[in-house]
Amino acid sequence: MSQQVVTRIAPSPTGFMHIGTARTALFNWLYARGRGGKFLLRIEDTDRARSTPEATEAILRGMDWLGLDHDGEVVSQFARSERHAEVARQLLAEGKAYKCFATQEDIQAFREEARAAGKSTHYRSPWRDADPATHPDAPFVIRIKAGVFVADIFTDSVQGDVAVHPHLLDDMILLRSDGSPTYMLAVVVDDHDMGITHVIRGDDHLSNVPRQLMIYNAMGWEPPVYAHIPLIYGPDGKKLSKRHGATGVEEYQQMGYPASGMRNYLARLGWSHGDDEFFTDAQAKDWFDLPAIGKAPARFDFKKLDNLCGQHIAATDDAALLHELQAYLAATGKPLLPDAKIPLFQAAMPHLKERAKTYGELIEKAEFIMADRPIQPDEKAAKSLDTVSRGILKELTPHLQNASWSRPDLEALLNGFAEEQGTKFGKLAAPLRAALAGRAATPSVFDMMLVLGRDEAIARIEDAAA
RNA sequence: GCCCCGUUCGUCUAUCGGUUAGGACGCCAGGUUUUCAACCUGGAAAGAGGGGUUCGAUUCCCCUACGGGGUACCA
Repeated sequence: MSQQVVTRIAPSPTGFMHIGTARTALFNWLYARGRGGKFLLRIEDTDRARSTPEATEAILRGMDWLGLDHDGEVVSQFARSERHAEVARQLLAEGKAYKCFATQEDIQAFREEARAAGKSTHYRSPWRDADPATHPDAPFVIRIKAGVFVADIFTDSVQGDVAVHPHLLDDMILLRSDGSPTYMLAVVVDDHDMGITHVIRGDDHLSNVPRQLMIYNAMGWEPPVYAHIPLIYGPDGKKLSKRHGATGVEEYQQMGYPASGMRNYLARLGWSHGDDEFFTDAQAKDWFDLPAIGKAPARFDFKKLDNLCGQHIAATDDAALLHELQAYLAATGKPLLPDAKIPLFQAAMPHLKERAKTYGELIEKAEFIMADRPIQPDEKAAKSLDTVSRGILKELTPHLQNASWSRPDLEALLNGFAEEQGTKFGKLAAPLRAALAGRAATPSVFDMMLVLGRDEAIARIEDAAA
């Protein structure tokens, strides 16, 4: 019998939402959504010192932007600490765990001695088999009795069979002396209670599996299917960090990447489906599977992200794209497109979207639409032009000052000068652009004509030239 | 130190013992071009190193190197 798939993403709310977290969330989302399963969200906020509500908000915003919708309420791990303690007490009552009164100093001393003797530094508590009658009235932690987990191997859907050395498993702490649960206990109890069937997470957790299986076994619970995915690295092969550029999901949103392109790129990073590079969400959900995830860490490549995002923008329906663009402007606090400019934008959209990789580029490419008339030539840029170009610019300037200057007029002028100078129209466009722009964006002469419609404009140019 | 995991073009990857080792991004060259871009054609570019197993290894096994993770009253 096959039960319904239930996956989850369980981020710690410390700081921003990391792009790696986003990818892990995406994998879990794809797996569940492609199988009619559920995708849950749990905030691992047990570290009270580092957890902040702002960070939780950032995670929620990130998930929302990426379009990764989760089922049910957001679960707070901290809020469930009483349940975690309950499990620890149950294990204690069943003799599968015990109270340990060793102090930090005792443990420290034990470790140093063991290290000096070249033996395992895993603490072996003298309280494991102590008679409860000898228990002092002092703070204690609850440790699990290792040895419950005896298999020497476990299977991971990505990593394959992973070897385990049972003798390495120590009597790890379940409940701290202040009564709070440790991470190991909390994840297992939460995943079990939430009905998680597949744990897809970063491979930094791979060696935690045997420890967690100890708890599953001790409780007699069915463990989930594990899938440990390799982390994302920076271009230099080191763990992705600030110096590589953007590591936060919101930074990508700010940069204007479309969520669809991000999903495509992130999914393709470390996972493959034959030679398919560009795909839709529907295809990804349909194709995604655990065994097709690579075992080696993948490096983040902005060039490929750009390319994929460009393809997604080009493939987006005009009206939808305009909507996405406005949403981007709103989300990033930039001014929305004025109503008066929208018809122009719509007219130019089919051409604009063919070459923009981000929403920002969409705006840049449409500088001609956004610019208020009259357009002022850029003095500084003009100075760098050659004599011929400067002459052309001088002649053109009066026309540019005219708020009603038209594309055909400009074309006619350019063509005229081109003939006089014995050069080509194309050669004139570049200096003109430089002079007019003087900014990062390079308004295109052709883009200008897009407002009129390409055919219409060309027809007029031909008329003017004749 | 001990344990676990990983290693195909610069990058993401395909290959599931026999291929001219394929694709994509990027790069280079050429073409087209009434700007930039886009587009078209072509090109350079890979199995970490060493041992085995096998008629035959990128593929299976071992060792080394390199990278990552774990070894907490962090998550």
